[in-house]
Amino acid sequence: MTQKRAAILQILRESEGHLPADEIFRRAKELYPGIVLATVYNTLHYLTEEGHILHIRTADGPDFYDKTPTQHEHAFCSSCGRVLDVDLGDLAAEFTARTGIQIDSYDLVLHTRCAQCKLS
Amino acid sequence: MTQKRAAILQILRESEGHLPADEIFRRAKELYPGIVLATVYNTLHYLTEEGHILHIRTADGPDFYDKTPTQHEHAFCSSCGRVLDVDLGDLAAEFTARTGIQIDSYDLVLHTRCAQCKLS
DNA sequence: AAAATATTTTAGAATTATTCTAAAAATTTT
DNA sequence: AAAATTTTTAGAATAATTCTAAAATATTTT
Repeated sequence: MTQKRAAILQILRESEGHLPADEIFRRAKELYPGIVLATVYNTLHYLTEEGHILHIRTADGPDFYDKTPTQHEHAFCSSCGRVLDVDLGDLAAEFTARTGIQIDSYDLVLHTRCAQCKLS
Repeated sequence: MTQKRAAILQILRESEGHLPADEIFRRAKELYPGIVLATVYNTLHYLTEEGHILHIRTADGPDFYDKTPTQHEHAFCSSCGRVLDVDLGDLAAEFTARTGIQIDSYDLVLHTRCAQCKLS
């Protein structure tokens, strides 16, 4: 793994956990001012491929990248945009049973109003 | 509802059920050769707003529009791209119970291998 | 270590789907 | 029919990502 790739992985690991490509790019430029967005995307693909991170596609906003590479779901706060990790296990078997068709995998994004936003 | 809007609704209703904007546009041009893509988008927003159709956003491909305006899920065939309607009911309460956080809504897209593709 | 080969990074254009803006056309209301 | 409102057009703008080809860097072979 090259220096730049390791640095990008490090940025994600030191983050809150979920970052979109443009924010990773912003942070990477602090270390490598000449770095280019294509390198960030290329690296994120590589890190996903290698299983170091998770690539999460969202239906509206941009994709984001998750430092936790094991299966889990995400709940977006509709007020502040914060992303929470939640564990629902693997629901494929359950969906298969309930629908009667073979569900191999699925994309699930949850919407919530996070604890902090509920206070205000 | 204007002629063009009614025609676009009709196109969807006479379709297999799920169409992306560009395909709707292609079909609309058969009736209104001068029609413009912006009109199609504008109309699809209007029809969604009015509850005549459903607007489905997907994480990778383009959005598509569904002639059935009541809540249901979609299973994409990973081989042929076909979209199947499936009914899982409303899972929000169940997700809330299982995760311990208030889930207000969710986006769920299923991946399957459809009956036809399984044959080959 | 030099040469050859492979990989990574850069620079910037291209792509895709969608939205936006302002003017023109059509429709509805007065 | 004139005025007001809504819809449609035309085309530019946007946003996120991918693509391409060259340059730079790293690795392997000689």
